[in-house]
Amino acid sequence: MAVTKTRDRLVEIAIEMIWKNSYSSVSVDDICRSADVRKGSFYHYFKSKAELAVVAMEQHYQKAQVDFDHVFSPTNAPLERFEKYVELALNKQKQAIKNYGHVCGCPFASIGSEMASQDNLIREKADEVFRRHQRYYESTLRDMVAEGLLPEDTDIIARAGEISSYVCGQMMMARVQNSLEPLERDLKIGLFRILGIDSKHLNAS
Amino acid sequence: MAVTKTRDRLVEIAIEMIWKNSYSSVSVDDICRSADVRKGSFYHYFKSKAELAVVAMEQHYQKAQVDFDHVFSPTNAPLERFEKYVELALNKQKQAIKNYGHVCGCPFASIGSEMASQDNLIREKADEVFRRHQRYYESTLRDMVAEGLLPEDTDIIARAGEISSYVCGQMMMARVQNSLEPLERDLKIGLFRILGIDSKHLNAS
DNA sequence: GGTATTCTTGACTAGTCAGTCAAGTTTATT
DNA sequence: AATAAACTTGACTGACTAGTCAAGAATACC
Repeated sequence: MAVTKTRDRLVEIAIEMIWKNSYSSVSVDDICRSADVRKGSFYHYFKSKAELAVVAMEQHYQKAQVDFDHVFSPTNAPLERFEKYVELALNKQKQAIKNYGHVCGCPFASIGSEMASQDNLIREKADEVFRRHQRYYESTLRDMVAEGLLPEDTDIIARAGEISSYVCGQMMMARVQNSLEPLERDLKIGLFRILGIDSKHLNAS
Repeated sequence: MAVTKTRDRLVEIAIEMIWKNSYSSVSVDDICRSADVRKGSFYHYFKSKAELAVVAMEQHYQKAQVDFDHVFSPTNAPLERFEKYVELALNKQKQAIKNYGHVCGCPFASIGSEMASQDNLIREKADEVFRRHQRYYESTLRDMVAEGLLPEDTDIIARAGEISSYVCGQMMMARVQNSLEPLERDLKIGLFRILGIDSKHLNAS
C-alpha cells in the first residue's frame, strides 16, 4: 500500500484527535471530516478504525524517535541524556497544551489503557512501543554502569522498567490533574532518585 | 436521595463493568441490562451516565478504604505498611483477573485518563481520589522520618507523589501488557528503592 | 490510445447511543 | 382509607456508530 497524501493526512489527524480526546470519543466520521476525506476513501486505506489506530501509533512513535535518538545519543553523557529527556518530555506536553488546550499525557498509555480489554492489536501495539522505548533507558543505564555511576550488578532491565513506569505514571497523573506543575517540579528529581543520584548535584537548565 | 437496592446495584455493576472495559465501551443499556433495571429507573437515580460514574468512583474507593486503613494502620511498622500494601494491590489485581478475565490496572487512572478531556467532573473525581490516597503515603513517610529511616529534611509531599506515580504507572503497564509478572517481580523492589531502602534486607513474604 | 488499477464519491445499512416521558405501581405519611 | 411521594415501566426520540457498496474519476502501464 503506497503512502499517499490522503492516507497520510488521515493517520496524522487521527493520532492528534485521539491523543487529545480518546479512541472512543473520536469517530471515523470525525476523522474524515477533519481530513476532508470521504468515508469510502477511509475504508480504501484501512480495513477498520482499529487498524488506523495501530498504524497511527506506529507512525507517531517513529516520528518521535528522531528526537529520542538525538537526546539519547551516546555522544551525550548518560545523566545528560536523562536530563535532556525530561526536558523533551516537558516540551512535548507544553506543545500539546498549546495545540489541544489541555495536558494530554502519554498517548500510548492513554490509548493502550483505554483499549486494552477491547482490542488486542491496539493493546499489543502500545505494549510493543513501550518495550522499544525502554531500550533507550537500558542502553543509558549500561553506560552508567560502565562509567561507574551504577554498581556492576545493577539489574538493567528491572531498573529500566522502573523508569518506564515512573515516567508513564507521572504523565498519566498530569493528564488527570490537567496540570504540568507536578511534572515540572518532580519528574527530573524523581527520575534521578530512581537512578540513585542526588539531582541537586547537577546543573540547573 | 436514599440508598436503595436498585441504586446500589447500578453503582456496583457500573464500576465493575467500567473497570473491566472502559467508560465509553459500557453503555447505560449495558449497565441496566446487567442490573435488571429499566432505563427510566436509571435516570430516576442519576441525571446522567457521567454522574453515575462519579458516584461509582467514590463508592468504590470508600469500600477499598477499609482495606487501606487496615494495611496502613499505625500499629504496623512503616515499612511493613508498604509491604502489605504491595501485597494488597497484587491480590486485587489477581482477583480482577479471576473475575474479569484480564489485568485491569487502577480504575481511577484508567477512567480518569480516558475521560480527562471529555468530562471535567470525572477527571476531578479521579484527581481527588489520588490526592486522598496519597495521604496514606505521606503519613507513612512521616513515621519513617520519626523512626530515623528517612532524613529529617525529606520532602514528604514530593516523595509521596513519586510513589503515587510509580505505583500508578506500574498498574497501567500491567493493564497494557495484560500481565502480572512485571508487577510481581518489580513493584515491591521499585517501591523500596524509591524509599531508599534495599528490599533485600526485608523478609520475603 | 486503450486498458487496468488505484482512488474517490455519496448514498446506504442496521445497529447503538444517551436521554425523555407519561402512565402506572409501590411505599410512606397522615 | 386517602393522599402524596418515591419508584418502575416500556415505548419513544433523534442523533450518531462503524462499516458497505456500486458507480465514477484519476492515474499508471503498455
